[in-house]
Amino acid sequence: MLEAGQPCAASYFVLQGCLRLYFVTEKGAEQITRFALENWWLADYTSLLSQRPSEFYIQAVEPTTVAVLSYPQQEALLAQVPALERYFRLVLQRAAAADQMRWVYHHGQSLEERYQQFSTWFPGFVQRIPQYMLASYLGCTPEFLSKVRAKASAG
Amino acid sequence: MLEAGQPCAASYFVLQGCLRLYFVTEKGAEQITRFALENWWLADYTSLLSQRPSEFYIQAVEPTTVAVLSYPQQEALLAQVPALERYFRLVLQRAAAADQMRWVYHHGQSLEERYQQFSTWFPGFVQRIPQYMLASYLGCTPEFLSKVRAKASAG
DNA sequence: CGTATTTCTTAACCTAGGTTAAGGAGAAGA
DNA sequence: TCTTCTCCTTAACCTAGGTTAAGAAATACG
Repeated sequence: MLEAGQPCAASYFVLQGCLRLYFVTEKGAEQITRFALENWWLADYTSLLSQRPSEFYIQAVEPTTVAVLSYPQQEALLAQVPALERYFRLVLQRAAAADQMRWVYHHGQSLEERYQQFSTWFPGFVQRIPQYMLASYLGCTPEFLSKVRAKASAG
Repeated sequence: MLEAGQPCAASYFVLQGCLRLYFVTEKGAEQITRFALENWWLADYTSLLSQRPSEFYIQAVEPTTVAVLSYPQQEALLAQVPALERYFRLVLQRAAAADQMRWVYHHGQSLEERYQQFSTWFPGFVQRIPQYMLASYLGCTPEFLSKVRAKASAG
């Protein structure tokens, strides 16, 4: 859907399924920065705005239906229907809020706490994705997540 | 300007000076999530939108002049001048882009690399703030930053 | 100026999480 | 049913960065 090295062509709106946005570190590890579930928008805004090569990959985690809105299409749409500016502003405002809280959870808690919280808040989602993706999203290796889970279910 | 525990009353636009947005971890450490320099907006969007108590603090790092736009004022302004929806959308789009890249730099590089990059890109800013704030922003202790700097200037 | 307070550095020791490696377990296909 | 892949787990050992503590250097202040 998007490969690092190419410019990000569009914003994606998930109708059904799940996308992941990730990048690859110098050491070759995949770092998932965000998932997009139903009714969320996903894009690499840096690349979308500049049309320079992206650092990110976007891939489906499961069979997924998306609406694709290219940046020129978006501009044209907004020129025709200025009322949508408000809609996109509100979408971005909510995304900004979510990003700020993500930073708090990620940098304010240990991995164990992050895992506990995430699996309490999104029990269904934890079932829905492979564990190595959850590890990548939470910011650890699959091995370490496995240890945390073993500890959590023991006591 | 904003204290954790109170709702975030407004967005702040920095006319001159520098603000910092930070939160306090369970262990009592301050974590700076963002600085706002001249011409940047700063707010806790989670709290601004919900009017629930904030997790964040906003403080001036140096003598600073800001424009204050409360959320009701913003709504009123946008109702009067709908063309400004576009302006705020673009501001948020740029902020989203910056946040995504921040995640890449923060989680894709070691602390040493992060420090090198930051001081190459923003040499003036590194002079402008105390080092314990830079450490907090880069995500380490002042002690460790000190070690990295010693190493960097040696070889 | 000199004193006080805040910031920065150094160094010894410690811990959360990473790495490597090997084996187990479920699904998918022949 | 046997094989093959992909995923998950366990365990031994390792490292980036944290903690504690103490002094050095700035900076502010009387």
